[in-house]
Amino acid sequence: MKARATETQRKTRIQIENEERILDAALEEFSAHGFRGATIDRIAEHAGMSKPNLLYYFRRKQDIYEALIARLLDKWLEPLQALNAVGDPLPELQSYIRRKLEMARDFPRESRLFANEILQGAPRIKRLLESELKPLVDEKAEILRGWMRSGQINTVDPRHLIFSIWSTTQHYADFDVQVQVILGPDRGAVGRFEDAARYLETLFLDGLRPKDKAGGTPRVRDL
Amino acid sequence: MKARATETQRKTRIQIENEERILDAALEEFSAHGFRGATIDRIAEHAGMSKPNLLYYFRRKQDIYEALIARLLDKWLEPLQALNAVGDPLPELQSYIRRKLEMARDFPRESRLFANEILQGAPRIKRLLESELKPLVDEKAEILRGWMRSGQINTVDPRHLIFSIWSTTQHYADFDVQVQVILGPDRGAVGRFEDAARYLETLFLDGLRPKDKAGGTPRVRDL
DNA sequence: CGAAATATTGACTGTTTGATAAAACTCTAG
DNA sequence: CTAGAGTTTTATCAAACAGTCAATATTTCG
Repeated sequence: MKARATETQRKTRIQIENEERILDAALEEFSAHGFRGATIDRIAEHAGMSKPNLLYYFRRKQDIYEALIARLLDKWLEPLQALNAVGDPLPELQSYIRRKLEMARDFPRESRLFANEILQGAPRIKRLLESELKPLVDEKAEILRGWMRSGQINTVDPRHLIFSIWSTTQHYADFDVQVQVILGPDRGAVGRFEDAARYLETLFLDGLRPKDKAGGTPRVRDL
Repeated sequence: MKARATETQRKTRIQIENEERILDAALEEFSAHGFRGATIDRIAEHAGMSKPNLLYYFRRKQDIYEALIARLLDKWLEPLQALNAVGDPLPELQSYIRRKLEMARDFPRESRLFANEILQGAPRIKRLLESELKPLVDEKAEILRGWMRSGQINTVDPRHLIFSIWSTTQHYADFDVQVQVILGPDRGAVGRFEDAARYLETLFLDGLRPKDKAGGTPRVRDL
């Protein structure tokens, strides 16, 4: 019988192995070229099998893509899921930023996969964004609002706050080439991420305006 | 005689018009699908001319792409170019952020074009990044360092500071679909950008940690 | 006007791409 | 060890694709 993902049937050893290899190869290709730019041939080659063989496991290109997205979305939203109303706000936020940055460091392909998709208008996952992402963000935004009401963090639009955490952290995965060009080869990936973490901590906690230390530094004249 | 971009020859009226239409159509396609995902057929259709006719003006797909990049890069770097050592640091930075945000609002296709290219490893413009972007960033980072030394802004890695301005502002162009899903249709594009501007001002100036106002709000217990 | 320069088109080429069919091969459970 | 399920390959297809060419149409300008 044919291998069909829709029917709930236990999978063969070979099936499990091959789907794994295909999805990994697909991640490589889709994250590097986007849906339309990636080709089945290349994915098959990368997975070390013939194209018809690959299509035996996933009947259409889009099926591979969707399987990949489904498999990665939860993992991708995990850090936000973990944002906890119980903890102290600032450490909790710091922790969220650090996790997101670690994700960008450890799973750049996943980051680029989503970036490509959203960038190109999310035609294939828009519904998923509405049904999964939106409610999650709404829920966590409410937590942030609570912290703001009690004065534990500054009052801002919590959704824009979330956007800024996403964008600043994912930037290091999505625009890695550019980051490398500008920072140069010094230090290497690990050092770069330490620097980024240190910077983002300062930015999100204190911003750029110096706290009024008594004297010493020239002041901008007021009014 | 054939129309050749390499020879310095004055262009015909028709030539100017058509190249214009082609580049605009190309921006639409390349920004939405990336280099590999875009097709000449579609660009031609969008430009309202036949494919051979389009190829009469640009011999290869890559030529269109390169012409587009060349034409847009300066405009794209303009806000950073304008960052001035003479002005007061905080207003100067605020102004830079505002300009970048306006670019994201007014030229989202341009933003996505670059985002797509960088995201996919910048194979076609890496040299340009090294020769144009890198020196500019180095120069402006030096200005920022000066402001830090004199205590006018907090001391952070200036290059990461620039990254965070790029990422937070361009996010509104590059990930617009996602932003819309989360913010909902309320307010509309204009309102969203006002909200974003207000939020980013707070973030970059003051961060999230509340200034110690005397009393009133519950304090996180120290140590 | 009329000839040269410029612009446009339809028909075409070779290649890549997503996808299918059927035959051949391999594994595994009884 | 063998029958049938599961896997892989060879061969193939039609559509999409980048790019060419020669013929035709249009514009420009003396």
